[in-house]
Amino acid sequence: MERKVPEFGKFAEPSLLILVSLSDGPKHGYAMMQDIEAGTGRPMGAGTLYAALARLEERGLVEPLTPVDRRRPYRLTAVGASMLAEQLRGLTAFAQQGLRQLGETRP
Amino acid sequence: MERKVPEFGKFAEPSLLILVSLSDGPKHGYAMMQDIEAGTGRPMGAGTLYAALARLEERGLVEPLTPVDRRRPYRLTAVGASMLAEQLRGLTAFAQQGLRQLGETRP
DNA sequence: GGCGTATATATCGCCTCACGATATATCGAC
DNA sequence: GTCGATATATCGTGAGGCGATATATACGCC
Repeated sequence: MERKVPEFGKFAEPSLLILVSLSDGPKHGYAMMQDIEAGTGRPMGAGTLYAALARLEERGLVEPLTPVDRRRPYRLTAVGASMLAEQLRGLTAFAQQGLRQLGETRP
Repeated sequence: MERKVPEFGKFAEPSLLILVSLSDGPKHGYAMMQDIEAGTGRPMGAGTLYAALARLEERGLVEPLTPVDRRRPYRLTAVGASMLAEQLRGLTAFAQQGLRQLGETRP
């Protein structure tokens, strides 16, 4: 049995995972799930994904393309892409600062 | 009144911000608040901080030191430090991947 | 001496959102 | 025909983010 304790084991929020998955090119929901699970080792539940996707669309960071068969693909908007880039740059700087500080206090 | 849309404008969760703040050396709550606000430009409310701090202590990632005056300082545990390092490495790789993919699709 | 501000911790309540579970439908393979 | 993979949608529970508020002390500074 897996632990039910909300573990401190995820480095990013669902929305960010989705946006990065889409930075690869347009994808539909199921493909994002596979992509994210492959990238992080942790599966993202359908509920989490579609809810987050709806919020991102509502906020204008992603937009739907015309459905093909049952697939409903999404892509980043220009706003979403620049927002994402900004976040990722901030995130990188933040992580580097943390690693540097850890290294200094634990040589 | 501003519409209070929970904006997509934070790159990291409170727990991670706290741990990175502590990677600098031991601090008490109020100092972390200042540190985090200085580092991210966004203030972290007292409620957010002390609740997250309690959770981190409960999970053995931080531990309290002996209080001086009214100050209740905390420091990273060994577990917390290695956990943090791992998270930050994953985070960096993740962010780099995102930025690379963004660059490829938008040359 | 009194007043305002900074320091410092604690707690409450609302509401967003993470997440597993569940439902439904289609398609290909066997 | 049925089994597993594909694909989307929704619900319920509960964690936790966050602002607001309370309390207390210390420090200017007029």
